[in-house]
Amino acid sequence: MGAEGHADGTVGKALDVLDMVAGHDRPVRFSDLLAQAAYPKATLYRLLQTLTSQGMLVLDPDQGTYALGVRLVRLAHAAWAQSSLAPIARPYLDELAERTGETIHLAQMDLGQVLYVDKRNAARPVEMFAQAGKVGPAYCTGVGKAMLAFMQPEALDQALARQSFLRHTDQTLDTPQKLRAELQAIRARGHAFDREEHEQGIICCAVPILTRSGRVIGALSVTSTTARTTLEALEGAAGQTKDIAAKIAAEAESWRFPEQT
Amino acid sequence: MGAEGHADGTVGKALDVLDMVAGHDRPVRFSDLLAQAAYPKATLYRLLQTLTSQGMLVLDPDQGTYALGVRLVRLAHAAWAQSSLAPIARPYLDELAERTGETIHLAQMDLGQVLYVDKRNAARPVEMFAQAGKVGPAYCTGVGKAMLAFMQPEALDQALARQSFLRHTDQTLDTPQKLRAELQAIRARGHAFDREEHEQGIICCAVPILTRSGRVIGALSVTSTTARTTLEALEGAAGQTKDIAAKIAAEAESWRFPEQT
DNA sequence: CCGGTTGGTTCCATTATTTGAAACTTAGTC
DNA sequence: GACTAAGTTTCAAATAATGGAACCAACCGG
Repeated sequence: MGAEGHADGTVGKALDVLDMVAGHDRPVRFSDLLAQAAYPKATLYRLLQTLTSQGMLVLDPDQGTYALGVRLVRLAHAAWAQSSLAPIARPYLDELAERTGETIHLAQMDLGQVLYVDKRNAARPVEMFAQAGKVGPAYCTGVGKAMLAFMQPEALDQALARQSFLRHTDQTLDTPQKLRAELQAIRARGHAFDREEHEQGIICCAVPILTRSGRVIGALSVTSTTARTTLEALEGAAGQTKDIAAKIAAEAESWRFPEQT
Repeated sequence: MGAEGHADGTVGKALDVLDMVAGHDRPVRFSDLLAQAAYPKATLYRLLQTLTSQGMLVLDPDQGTYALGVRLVRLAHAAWAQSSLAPIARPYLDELAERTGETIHLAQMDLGQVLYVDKRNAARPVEMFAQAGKVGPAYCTGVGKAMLAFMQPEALDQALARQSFLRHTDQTLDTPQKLRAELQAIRARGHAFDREEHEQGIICCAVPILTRSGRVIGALSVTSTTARTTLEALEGAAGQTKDIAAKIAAEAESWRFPEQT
């Protein structure tokens, strides 16, 4: 992992460091970060100091390790409630999960990556934050392609530039060209398929969540396995998935309005 | 709210802006932020731009409003799992809730404020993220005082400087002097009480969660109402609460170790 | 007890970034 | 069509970030 890169300005670098700390799943020592980071010792040191004094990181003085700070948890609460579609979409996901009996994913685009913000698993009820927060590639997942297909040209270019195009399975679309062709088909069709492009045996049918003005704000997918069903069967649910997506979009838009100053 | 202030460097300012956006619970327009912020137009503008291009904020181009970005949600996921005591403490909270039959809070200190990271309510099982993320004052809550009492002098000074000392009820300790005296008693006793200092009728008994080296990493409280029980009765649970706190601390410490580079 | 490492912190002159008043664009309004 | 509000851009001055190198403190192995 690592290899961030796109850091404009000091803020960008600081956030980059933040991501780096977040990347490890345990508290990290200064030297670990130094080894991984592209910044010189003193710079990294001051960055860490700033972030720590800001409460974004916590320095464990006993061991000299850095971990993500509680301020992030607080921000997260707000982010969850405000930015993500999850709170709005929750009841609709429940509905869709019940109607299809399959696994449902709600995702949003995060700088070229797919961020799963909520999930329903036919069987066990969600454990919200454990499931959400996962990130995945855009170019080889149903939700990712559904979102890419409806992005603005410049945003799409940016996003494509961030794809690795690693070949996960035989079906993976492993070049921008193949992907662009597929995206066109998706735009025409209105929904995307995952033909075991990410994981062998896993298929899905995904639809974008679009505002009235046509902006993508997320995607919804119905996922299953080749053992259980077929793409054609999943496509049968595309209609109702689109309906649900439309409802979520509508609510998301009305939610953003009121603003009585 | 608002009135942040302590912003060293550009990064501090950027994070300040982030908090500002998080403070509103709906997407905010540029001008709203401008009115609230201490920064000149152009500066705020560029800060917002940076944060947006970094994915920490999202600009809704239809309406020109800013909202917290998904990158934050991703970071939050990591922060939750890594920094907060919540995942470690979960089973212990369950245990304590069951044994006491009262409401349990798990909190951590966030720059002088108390951040509730998890909660058990005898009746309904937790809805994790909805409950957590709430912040409260430190000077007039059980968990707050329990943590303050065991902080290092300098950290304590910093934290006290951030308290408002607003008088919420007749019992509220409304000066640093009164609070310092109380903190000494808490240190001696090993646990803190909330004698209806924050909300009328709400009482609690709280204990700090300390590392072996004596650093505070959080606090645990058993909360109830004057209608249901008394402080004395709650104090009866102090022993087992301390045991639980010790277990959480131990696990938190061992968790932070391994680090085979 | 000492010279050598490793891991972390601080200095400080140089450099690059941020700053913010003011000018400029839009897009509404009357 | 002038007037206003909201957002965006410019540019020289000011400030903050930079990073090489020096420094400090533990911790070795001898």
